[in-house]
Amino acid sequence: METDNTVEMKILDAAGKVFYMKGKDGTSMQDIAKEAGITRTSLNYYYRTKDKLFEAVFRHTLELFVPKIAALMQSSANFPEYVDELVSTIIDSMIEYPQIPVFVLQELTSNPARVPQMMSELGLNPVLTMERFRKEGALSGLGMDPRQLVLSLISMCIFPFAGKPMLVTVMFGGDESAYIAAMEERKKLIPEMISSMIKNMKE
Amino acid sequence: METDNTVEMKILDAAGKVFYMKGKDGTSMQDIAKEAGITRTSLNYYYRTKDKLFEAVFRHTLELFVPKIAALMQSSANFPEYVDELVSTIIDSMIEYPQIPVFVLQELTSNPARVPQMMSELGLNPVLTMERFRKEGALSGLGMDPRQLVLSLISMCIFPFAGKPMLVTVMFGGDESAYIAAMEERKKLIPEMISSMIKNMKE
DNA sequence: TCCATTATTGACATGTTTGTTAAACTTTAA
DNA sequence: TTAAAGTTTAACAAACATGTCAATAATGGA
Repeated sequence: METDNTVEMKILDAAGKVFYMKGKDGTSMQDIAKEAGITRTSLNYYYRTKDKLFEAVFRHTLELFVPKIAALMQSSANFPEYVDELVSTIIDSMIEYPQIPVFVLQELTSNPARVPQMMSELGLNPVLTMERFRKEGALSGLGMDPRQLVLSLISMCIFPFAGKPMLVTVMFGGDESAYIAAMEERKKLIPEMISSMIKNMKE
Repeated sequence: METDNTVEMKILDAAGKVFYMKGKDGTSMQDIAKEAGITRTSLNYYYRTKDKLFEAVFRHTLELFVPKIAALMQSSANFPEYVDELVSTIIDSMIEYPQIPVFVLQELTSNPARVPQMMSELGLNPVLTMERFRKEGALSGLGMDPRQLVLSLISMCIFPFAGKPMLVTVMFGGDESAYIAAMEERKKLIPEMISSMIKNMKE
């Protein structure tokens, strides 16, 4: 395995898929081994316990998008630009890896401390971001706690993916491509909605 | 058990608590029996299988708030009033029963069809609600698909509860009562935000 | 009181999951 | 070529979960 780690990758992919569909506890090592096309004993050779495997998969999942978001903090110049990029990055990530929200929320309940800790390990610091913009005056005179605004932004971006199976059914008549189109549309809409809120709620 | 069903209640409460904390698959019948203070065999007497018990708990959970929301459809007169009541009802329910969102999202992944079906059994029909207001002209001239608005509203109400453990840590410095206060505040804020969006995004 | 229904219990059979071990096989690089 | 490291495998033991059964106990109405 020196130069190439294709087996590890195959395992992480397979485990991610199965964990996502059946949940951590609903998944057996056998399920994962089968999905990866190896024996369970072999799987145990690479990851001695299920817990270690889950931890690796979880970290791997966060790495798919947390660094992208952390990077925005340096790149973007002003508040509207930042919002635009943040929203697009989040939504694109969710469209590409729809398993992320459920994965994170699931782990959040059984292990509340790990998610924030891992995010900070990956370079994300939401409080710092907010501080930066507060100091630049982007939110000055806003008639509400800026956290409420950020919370609303994140909610509008992520919840539609967490609840995807239900939303496709009850709001889009089972038409998945209509759902995806709506999510694409939200990349433009959410920044507009946020900007409306700011305009209308200054003092 | 003729007249009184205190044991069933004790079981439903205990099961709800344990299912919420450890998830459906992470929970054993033994865990639930212990939490309810009865033997596992006795638990099996009331609910022959774990699946049946989970189904009962899930229905019981939805009954805590879906009927309240369904009832609003008849009661409220105009759109702003409806939004006010809807937001307050959702947020109050979530504060009282914080396990609801995770519970529902969890079930949604493993059993996508059941949630919408059960909601409709309990009298909730989101499409009808939207139709009603569209016909009343409350959203006429809105520069976007009304579903995007409704989706944003629901997201802003529910997501902060789904992600509670993380938000308390990263946004409220671990202070749970500050978090709750912020959620109370949102009962007033969200309708204002929605109204801002409508004002600013007409054509 | 006594019978029938309802409730509780311990013991059981069955199947699943987990992590380990020791042996066999493969690769690599000296 | 050979030895060391890396990889795969079948078989094993231990723990746990599930659902059932027959026996026992409690309850409540005739």
